[in-house]
Amino acid sequence: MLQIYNTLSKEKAPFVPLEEGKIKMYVCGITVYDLCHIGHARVMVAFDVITRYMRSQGWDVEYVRNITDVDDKIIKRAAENGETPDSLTNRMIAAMHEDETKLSVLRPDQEPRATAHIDDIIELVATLIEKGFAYPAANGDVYYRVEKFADYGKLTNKNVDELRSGARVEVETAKESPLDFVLWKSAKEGEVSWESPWGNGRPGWHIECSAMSKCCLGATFDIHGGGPDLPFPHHENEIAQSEAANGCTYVNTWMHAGPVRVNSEKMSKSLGNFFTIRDVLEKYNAEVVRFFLARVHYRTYIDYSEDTLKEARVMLERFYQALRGVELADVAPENDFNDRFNAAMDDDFNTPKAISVLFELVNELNKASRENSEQAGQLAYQLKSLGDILGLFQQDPDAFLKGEDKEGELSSDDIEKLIEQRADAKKARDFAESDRIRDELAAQSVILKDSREGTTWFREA
RNA sequence: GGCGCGGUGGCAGAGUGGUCAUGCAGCGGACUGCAACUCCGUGUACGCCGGUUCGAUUCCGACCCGCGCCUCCA
Repeated sequence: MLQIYNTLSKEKAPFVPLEEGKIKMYVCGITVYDLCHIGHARVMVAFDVITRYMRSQGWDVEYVRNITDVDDKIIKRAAENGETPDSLTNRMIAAMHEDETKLSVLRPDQEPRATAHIDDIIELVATLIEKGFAYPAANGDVYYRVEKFADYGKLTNKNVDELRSGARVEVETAKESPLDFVLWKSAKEGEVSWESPWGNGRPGWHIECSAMSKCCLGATFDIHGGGPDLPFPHHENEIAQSEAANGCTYVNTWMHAGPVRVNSEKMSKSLGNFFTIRDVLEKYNAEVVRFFLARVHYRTYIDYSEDTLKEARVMLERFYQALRGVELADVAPENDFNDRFNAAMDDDFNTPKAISVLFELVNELNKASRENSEQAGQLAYQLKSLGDILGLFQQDPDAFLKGEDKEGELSSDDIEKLIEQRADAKKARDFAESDRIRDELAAQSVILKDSREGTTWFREA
């Protein structure tokens, strides 16, 4: 039985969907004012693995991940670039999709854009005003009346009194209380805006998710996910908005991915240790990056460094070495690997444990390969099938291990030629020459492996 | 200050009230012309101090240390 850790209850609990066999999941997506970074990648991969696993168990998953395409940062960046917000966001969305594809992240079933749901947002704001949970202020903004919502703070254990006393003194005086947050922002001269009962403006960040999730999944749904810094205030505010407006539970299970650190420090622009997915993919194979993200439990922090990426590469090599040269069967053998893999995943998507089961499978596979057992093909098939649930091991092993030819490095053709020369030297028992060639290749990170069938090679991390 | 998370062998990283995580690295062996790949073997690990227990790394309490959120941020 699948157990999931719920940020709301702070404990793992058996997962029971609202509707049998069907899972409705909403994950907070990206504000598309810039390229996605490695922290975004973590959330994408985490919920991709979660979705893949649930589907593999026969659940019908409706996965919605929004795109925030109106916001202060977008307006500012577009102005700096001398382009329209639309032009900026469309470019960034395209870039995001490219990054995801490289990381083998499956596209969500729906990717609602905030700007396509302005009517839903206005309707929701109107409902909140009607019910007394929101008010239009003198400056043209509409605010949420936080102290009116009795459950405010239940997700992150915040206490309204403490929040109030800890609140910064704001210059903004249109609010009734410093805790109130904006639902609708009146437009400044020349900004993108939409007409509303409260004048021209645009939606606040939090209300977008309440409106889009309701539109795509209904007033109550099973899982709401997001990054590590979203519980407060974003998700707390979503709960306040949706539960006040709809009069029912918003979300049953809240899931939050852990943070990415860089060399043990928080990743941030001010520290200058910010990596976009593109930066990372220039240095590392995309599947290595995915493996790096999947090999740690989704809720714990993960450290991005040369060492941790290199280690991911070495681990992944072991899988592909095992798969290399084995002819896949079309059926898995009788063993308990599937059950153990699923048991690990059922325990709050414990991918590190699931991967450890896969390493045990690799050991069996390697033994079977050595013995030329027909089990090898079946084990390889099983490994690839289970790997698919994690979005791993689907490349051609030979292609993965050889890597791509890069400028300034030996090409595959050069390598094959040197291997032929070495074979001739070996035939002539000129081991000095054959070792010289092997050393020459090793100096370029090309490692040779001799076997009865001939010599294969791979590029070392 | 409030809320939350964590401290596991050289490193990464799961987990458990009493036999094994797993991977990398190391060491010994097999294979090999020598290697690599692979296989076999190999590690007195669980922050500190108390308590509960026949027995605690695992439960409870205190303490020390680290981290995240409390402001836009995945």
